[in-house]
Amino acid sequence: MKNSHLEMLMYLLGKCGLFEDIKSSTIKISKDMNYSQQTISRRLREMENLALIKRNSSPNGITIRLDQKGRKLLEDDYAILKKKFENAGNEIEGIIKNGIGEGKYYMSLEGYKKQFKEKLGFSPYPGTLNIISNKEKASFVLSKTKPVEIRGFKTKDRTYGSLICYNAKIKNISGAVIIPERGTHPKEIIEIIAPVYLRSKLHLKEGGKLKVSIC
Amino acid sequence: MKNSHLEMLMYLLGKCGLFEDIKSSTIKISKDMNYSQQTISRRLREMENLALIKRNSSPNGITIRLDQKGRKLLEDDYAILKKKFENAGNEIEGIIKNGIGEGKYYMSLEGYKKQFKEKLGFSPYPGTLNIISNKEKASFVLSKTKPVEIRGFKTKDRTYGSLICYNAKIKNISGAVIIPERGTHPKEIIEIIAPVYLRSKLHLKEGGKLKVSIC
DNA sequence: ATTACTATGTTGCGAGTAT
DNA sequence: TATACTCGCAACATAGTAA
Repeated sequence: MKNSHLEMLMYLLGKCGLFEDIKSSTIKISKDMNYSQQTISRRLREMENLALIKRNSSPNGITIRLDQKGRKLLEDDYAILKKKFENAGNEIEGIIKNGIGEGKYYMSLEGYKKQFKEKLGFSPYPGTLNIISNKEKASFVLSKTKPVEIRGFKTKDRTYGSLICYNAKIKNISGAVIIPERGTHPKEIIEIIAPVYLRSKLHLKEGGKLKVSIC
Repeated sequence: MKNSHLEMLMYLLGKCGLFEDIKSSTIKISKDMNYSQQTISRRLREMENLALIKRNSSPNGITIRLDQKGRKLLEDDYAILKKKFENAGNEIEGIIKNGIGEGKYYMSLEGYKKQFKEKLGFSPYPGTLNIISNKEKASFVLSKTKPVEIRGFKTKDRTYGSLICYNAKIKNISGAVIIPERGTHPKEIIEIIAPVYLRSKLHLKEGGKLKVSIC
């Protein structure tokens, strides 16, 4: 099976199901999949020969359903995807980094403080813990969770933007990841807040690894 | 993207993960996937251009990891597969059929009766309810559950084979699906047993639909 | 309408090879 | 050893058409 047919199986699965048939036509499918009617016709015949699908064609359409091997193939792929996506889990891992978190500054602003207490359920220690993590993995993990929005505000001097927060556990301490809302996507440096001074409470030092569970 | 690349993405996902890199070579991959080294090289370069993967090649190998779009594509497919496979659920639906269930005969044999009580937790009413169902769907649903085996036995006259049972709920009644162990795979007709006479208890009649939950 | 055949055009595979 | 180029040819997709 050189030209994998997986694409077609996925299409069919989406249209019908694991066991039901789909009543369609090679023309309809060709439009959906962006191949010619002839190609769809031929491929379906090939797939029937390979026992990937069951097929019943007539001058007024075609009825298709998955066959044994087609289902097996999809199931195997599902198993791989499931394993990888589920294991990706809800943890962000990173290396502790000293230095200038922007968050530290925010922590002390009255305009945010009240919202922290209200929406996150705690008053943050005035400072942030910063970790350097895989930006893409962090985006992925965070995207699975509903964010808590801390609204921005204005003073006569300047405007303060919104903050996007995610409830998190650091070891056993409930805290949050905060991301200044500019482009929404987290940067490599992730800032963590908590009701206590994490660094001393958890005996953390620069360069050490830390896992944060988003919840 | 005509020639879908999905196959390669699945391969890479299996080898590395959603965010980690894989250190490999086009030759290794070509052996795994049954394409030539040249084809793998070319395809990886194409996929890099399409932002499906990130790639770093050098005279001593190639480092690959998934990129944004590649992950998205896999995630979308995962969503479809998940929906379909999870919804396939644990129910077998069928049409009630009168007539000669082989099971009815077994129910009254002493060699089985004791085991039913022991292993299924009830003494079956001496008779079976038969439904005609989608054989493949039934196989699939049953395959997800651990069967209970009722051992066969011998009398001086003949040998009685094993029975494969699956705990099941019929409406609110706890019963079981039983399958004589010949080829292991269920036939179109599925036999159901329960501690009570289901047909009268549930007011069932031939031709009606019935759902059985495997548990 | 359809499906699916035949003939033609195009893509993409892989052997050889340069780096 | 690698990767990645060129290029001949096989495999594939599509147009036209028959049933």
